Amino acid sequence: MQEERRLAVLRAIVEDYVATEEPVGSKALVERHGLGVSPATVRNDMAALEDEGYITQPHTSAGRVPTDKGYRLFVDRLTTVKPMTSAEKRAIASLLDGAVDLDDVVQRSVRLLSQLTRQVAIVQYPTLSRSTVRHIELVALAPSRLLVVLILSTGRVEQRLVELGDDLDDQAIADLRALVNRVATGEVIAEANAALTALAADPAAVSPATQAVVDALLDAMSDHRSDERILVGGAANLARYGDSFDSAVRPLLEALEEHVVLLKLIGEATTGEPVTVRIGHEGPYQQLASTSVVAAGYGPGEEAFARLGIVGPTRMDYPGSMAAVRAVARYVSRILDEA
Amino acid sequence: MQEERRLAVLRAIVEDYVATEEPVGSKALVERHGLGVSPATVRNDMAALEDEGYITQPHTSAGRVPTDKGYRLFVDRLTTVKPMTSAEKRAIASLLDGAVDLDDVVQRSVRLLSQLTRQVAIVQYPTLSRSTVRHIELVALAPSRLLVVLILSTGRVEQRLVELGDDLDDQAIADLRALVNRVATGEVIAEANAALTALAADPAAVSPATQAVVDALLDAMSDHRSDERILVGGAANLARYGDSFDSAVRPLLEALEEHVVLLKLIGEATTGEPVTVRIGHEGPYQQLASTSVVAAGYGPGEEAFARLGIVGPTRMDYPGSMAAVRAVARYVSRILDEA
DNA sequence: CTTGGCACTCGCTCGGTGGGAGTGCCAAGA
DNA sequence: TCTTGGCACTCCCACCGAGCGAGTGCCAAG
Repeated sequence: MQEERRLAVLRAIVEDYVATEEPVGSKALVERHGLGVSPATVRNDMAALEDEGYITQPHTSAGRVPTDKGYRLFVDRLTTVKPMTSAEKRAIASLLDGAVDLDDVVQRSVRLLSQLTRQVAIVQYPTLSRSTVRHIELVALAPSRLLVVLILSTGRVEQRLVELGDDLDDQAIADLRALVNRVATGEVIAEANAALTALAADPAAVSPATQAVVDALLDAMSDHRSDERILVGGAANLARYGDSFDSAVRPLLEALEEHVVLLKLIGEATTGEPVTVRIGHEGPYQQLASTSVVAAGYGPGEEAFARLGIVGPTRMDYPGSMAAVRAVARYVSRILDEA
Repeated sequence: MQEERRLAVLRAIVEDYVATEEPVGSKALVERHGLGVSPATVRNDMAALEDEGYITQPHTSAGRVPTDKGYRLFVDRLTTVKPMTSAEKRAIASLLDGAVDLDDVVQRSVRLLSQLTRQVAIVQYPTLSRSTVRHIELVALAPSRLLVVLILSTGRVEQRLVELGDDLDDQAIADLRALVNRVATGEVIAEANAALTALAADPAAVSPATQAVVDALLDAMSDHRSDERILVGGAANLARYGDSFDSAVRPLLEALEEHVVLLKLIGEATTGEPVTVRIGHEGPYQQLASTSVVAAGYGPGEEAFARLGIVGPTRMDYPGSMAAVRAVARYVSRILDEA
């Protein structure tokens, strides 16, 4: 069946091109992969694949290079996510198990991802919006100065310093603590937000101190910075790009500073699949047309609280990257489950 | 006086080379700067400067380029840190004043520095070692699960999750909280550390719960991660390097991941001067021989709790960078003073 | 000590050239 | 109908040599 062989040829082209970074010709193909046919036959297949838009040649009489469409077919139909080796699994587990808090989990995940894939890694902090309030703590630092600590179910901790208009004694602080916890603890952020807003709006209950504390809490909760917080790592891997500096490295380097852009890149709605892949021009950014994104959601339980992934050249090792992203997402989810 | 003119020539060479990124010749020099002498005279001066090792030519019959020694002289004797414009001052103040907590201050500082200097910026988090314990809070998340929150005088907050062997009621938690606060609050980290260690070593006072909490606190305090925590930003500016990719960008990109290396770069002992400059090979890293570092200490009061700075090519705008680093360090210090 | 003149050096650009990898096409064979 | 060997063709790339020009060092005169 020629159709099958054509796909095999495409797969071989992708694999060779990813490995060598050079356009691959018909002769080299049959030598390196045991295709069992002659170069001429492969050339015919290549011509067909080119007609269909899966491969292209940089210039006449050079080897073939996969197009974005070719990579897409490769990812969708020609490859399965290869499972991690048990050694890799152990490495992931041991590194992530050593994390002491949420910040640490995120930091370690970034390092892990970038090392496993040798690409730039991006990990989004769990978003506030779907988490619940676990506890609110008020700490008196001075008679009229309070530290408000907001502890969320994801393990995230936000703090705000509050200057009170007047002094509060310990009892008053305890009452205030009990009040805000009664109202907010256990609620999803949105509801806690609403409840606190209502509380502050009630003229009867509002002392200036309460007002100040509630304001700080609302600020900590609604903080839109939070939804944009991500950690990026592995930029050193960009140094390996070698050629294609202008087309790939430069725009990516610029994008790395724009966290909003990165969020958009990794943060597309998960369509049920565990790992999403966006190849080259499929993304919304013209300048990142020669980069691909492999991302996955993670979070405790069923819901994905946040996303993580890697960004690299379209010419990347998709099976390996997808496996690494999926594995790290799983382990991180498990850790958040336990916490 | 020839000596003075020679220095003026060196200054002009540095300025032109920084601006144009190309070796500068005698003719172009007299044209762009009103030196009032002929190119031939300048050539004589250049020959002398080259003999003394301040400049060099990439190849025979090309213009001159400053050596590290030349930059050093330029920085030490030929330039003064030019003050920021009032517009820049306002920009710094308004950006930093909006910060909500310590993390935010550090993040904004990095962004500010990288934007002002158009270089890679590095800000070290205030080290634990010189700060004091402001308060320790214990939050019961579940009957046998405690969140230990350590609040330091620098505004830094460390948290640890503790699994207790057995359940504690509210009174027991309050007692424990009072105990650890009595021992540690107000102390410098090192002393709090010692006191807590002594506490846990006393067989009489040690319940398993106390042991667990103290362990968590010791972990949070002694955490050597803390001393290494830094934030890096402005990597996009590396894209502007244009040429000298291999010699400058690649090693720097790799170093950016090695936070220990970066710390060592910006973290040399402040020798009394407000801003320290390390040029090219003066640093300990062979591979960063074509990069320079401009750094300064910051912190509340007199002592410098931590350092911040920028890293860029030896061919950089030293006066501007030094001014920006100094200004940001001052503003951050002031903010920490107020907090 | 400065300056104009002058010969010299040498990196850089540009056009030309040969080699070679790779292709497309075709005709013959399965 | 598909596969295969042969063959002419395309065109990138590395190499080469010449000419240009910016810049220099040196020298003799002011």
